[in-house]
Amino acid sequence: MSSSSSGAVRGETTPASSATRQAKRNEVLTGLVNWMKENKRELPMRAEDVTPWGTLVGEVMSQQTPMPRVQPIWSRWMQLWPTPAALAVAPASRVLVEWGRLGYPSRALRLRECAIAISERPGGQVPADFESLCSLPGIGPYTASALMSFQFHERRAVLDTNIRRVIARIFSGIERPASSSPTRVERDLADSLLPSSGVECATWNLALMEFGAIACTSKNPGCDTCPLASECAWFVAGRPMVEVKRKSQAWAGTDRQARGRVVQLLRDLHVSGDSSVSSASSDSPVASGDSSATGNVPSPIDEAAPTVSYSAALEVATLPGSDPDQAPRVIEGLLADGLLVRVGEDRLALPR
DNA sequence: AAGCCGGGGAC
DNA sequence: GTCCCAGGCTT
Repeated sequence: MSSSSSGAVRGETTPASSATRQAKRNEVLTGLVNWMKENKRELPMRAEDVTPWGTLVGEVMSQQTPMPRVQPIWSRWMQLWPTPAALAVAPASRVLVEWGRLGYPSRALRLRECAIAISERPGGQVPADFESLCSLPGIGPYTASALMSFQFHERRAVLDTNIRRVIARIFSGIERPASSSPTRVERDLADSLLPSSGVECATWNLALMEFGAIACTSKNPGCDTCPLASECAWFVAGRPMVEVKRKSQAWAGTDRQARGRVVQLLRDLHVSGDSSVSSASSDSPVASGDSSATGNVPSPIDEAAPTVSYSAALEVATLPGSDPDQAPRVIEGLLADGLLVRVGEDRLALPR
């Protein structure tokens, strides 16, 4: 029943309009594929031989993070932890260090939990069904659908921020979706636009996503040179803009910034104790790494994991002009989230 | 449904 | 300065 037939039952989707929409879809798909030949980015993440695990890691890293920043970190991770089993036995501290400055470090911990969960499955492979994927830590509807389409070639719509915007413009005639998460109406429309085969759907999804990321961008879409302008309902309608009351997402002085500073401090301590640097003594008076002698130890994360005093963490978490409660609140939040652990009486470290 | 969670680059 | 980004989790 999934294949094109019905839909006439529900008033709006008559066979005629459905056929018209499919025809337009075909025009758009042709245009996008043509556009891709010239404009598609060559990303290691998209290579033919990338495993489901590699795609999973890349998609999680890409959540709220531009691809150019993801690529080098992803490549490094694939060298270090090419399988779920490899990541599953890695120390959380090491995972956080290798996450670097990608942002939202909780994603790194969830990815590790995800690797553990996959390793505990029979066979230890990345599950190839949508529901099982959604049950994994850090894997939501978007990431699960991306895996099902790009890796397993299931006939499934992928609704990320780029695809939602491109569909909204071309097929709905609006500048951008109104809601922050996909609505039922959006999913139904996206489903109705899917090509007939799973492989074609993967091409369709990737083309929409890439087009939205490069050409049909949120702020300055290149309508002047857009090969789909004549097909775009939004362009034809004169590009009506929607009023979006954006909640100012301030950065300076926020808990986020304070959290980031604390985690960065711990990351830096791990890195400086990594190999050559030994970090003398002058630059970080708060460190008590106890890196002993062991000059060339290849595994810096042993019993001597770097720690900081609670007061030093408080100091780093104290931002100019912030209220006095912020720093302790931030530290407690990091502990609650598992990004920090208590060590001994009055010291903090990255989780083991 | 709304709030929270990093960080950097484009503008 | 603001806005954006291959979202997900918690309440």
